[in-house]
Amino acid sequence: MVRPRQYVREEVIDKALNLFWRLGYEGAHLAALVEHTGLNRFSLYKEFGGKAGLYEASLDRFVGFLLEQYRGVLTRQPPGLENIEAALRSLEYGSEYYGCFMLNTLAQKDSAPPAAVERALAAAAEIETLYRDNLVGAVARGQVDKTADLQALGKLLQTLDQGLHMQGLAGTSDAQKDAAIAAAMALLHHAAP
Amino acid sequence: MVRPRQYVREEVIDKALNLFWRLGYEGAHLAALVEHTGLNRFSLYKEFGGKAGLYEASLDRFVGFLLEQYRGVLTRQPPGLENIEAALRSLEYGSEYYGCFMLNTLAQKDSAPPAAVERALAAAAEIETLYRDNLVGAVARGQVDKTADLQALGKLLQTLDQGLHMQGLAGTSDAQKDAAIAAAMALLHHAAP
DNA sequence: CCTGTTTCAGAACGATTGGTGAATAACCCG
DNA sequence: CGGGTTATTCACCAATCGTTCTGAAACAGG
Repeated sequence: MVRPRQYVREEVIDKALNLFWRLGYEGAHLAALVEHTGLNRFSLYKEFGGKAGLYEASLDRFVGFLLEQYRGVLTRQPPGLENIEAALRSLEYGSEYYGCFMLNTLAQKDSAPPAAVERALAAAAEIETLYRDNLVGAVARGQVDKTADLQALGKLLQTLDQGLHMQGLAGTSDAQKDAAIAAAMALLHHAAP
Repeated sequence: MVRPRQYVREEVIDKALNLFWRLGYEGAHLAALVEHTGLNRFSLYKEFGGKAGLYEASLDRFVGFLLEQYRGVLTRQPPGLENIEAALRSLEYGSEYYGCFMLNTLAQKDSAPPAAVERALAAAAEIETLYRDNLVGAVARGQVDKTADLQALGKLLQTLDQGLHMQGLAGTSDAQKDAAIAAAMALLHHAAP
């Protein structure tokens, strides 16, 4: 009884995400979004409410994948340094890298939709928790000294994590990032009791 | 014999830098730049050639201060871990923080002026070198093991450095960053031979 | 084959963008 | 106290922004 839509919501979000990722919120003009997603302007507004809504949907999708990936690695049993190292290594992508979309959103916190910024912050907080959980496990298994400040070490790991994303933006090769991660893990192992 | 200009070039750049810093390249509209700097549109074009030129001048000014600060800390004699820790701690700013303007530029590499992006990359490379020089000194003084991969450790320090800037964007308090830095330095000291 | 409902394609909207010109005002030197 | 030069003011430009509207197209049920 009605004309069927010619688009799949998730596919549209994927393509929009790709454009927002590369160009940022303001850089991704509506005309480019329309062309790149294949979705016409009218349907875009009906489906997402506007540019900001489409950005939020894109971030949600990215954050969903991101947290899924982090959880997949950082909830392996038993928790410990192995998981942490695996998580840091999983951050590496190809040569064409536009940074972590979540962090990019934070870097544009004055132009990106406020709702998106909030969700990015929430995701960052969860990732930090995941890292710390594995530190707790590392202590339990004797991989890290009992007297260590896990709050501080967790922040350190997240800082390293986020720094690796920036390294990607700066064009650092995966091999160099690998070496930096290896150095960090070596230090952590040396700190064992 | 001529009408004297009513503005001071450096002051204008400072104010433009402040706006670009908060709003990004595209977010800082020309009207806002004109209002915030006090410089009229026409003179802005005559002096800087346009919005892109003003952005490059802003970045140059920022990078100048930034490198001056890094050099000031990281070229103290003797080179070693003390300088490195001091440099990491010097990254902290107040609560209202918009990230490192150099890194923000990299995060907008597809919308910011290409010349600015290049200069940001060059500055990042120099900072990494400064860190590594102190690692060399640390090895010479026996603070770090001779067999350590200084290339990798240097990358690690820069990664930490850049991650701290992102932590600032994410609203992490100075105290938490302090703790993370302390944890990192403790690890480095434990790695001593 | 209509009819009702929804999507689609594209034009058009007012507002705002970065950039420019033409006229006015300010100054120093002679 | 003008004259010549430069900065400033202010209006304007074409282009583009995000958003909205209009009319045609595509289906399912009667």
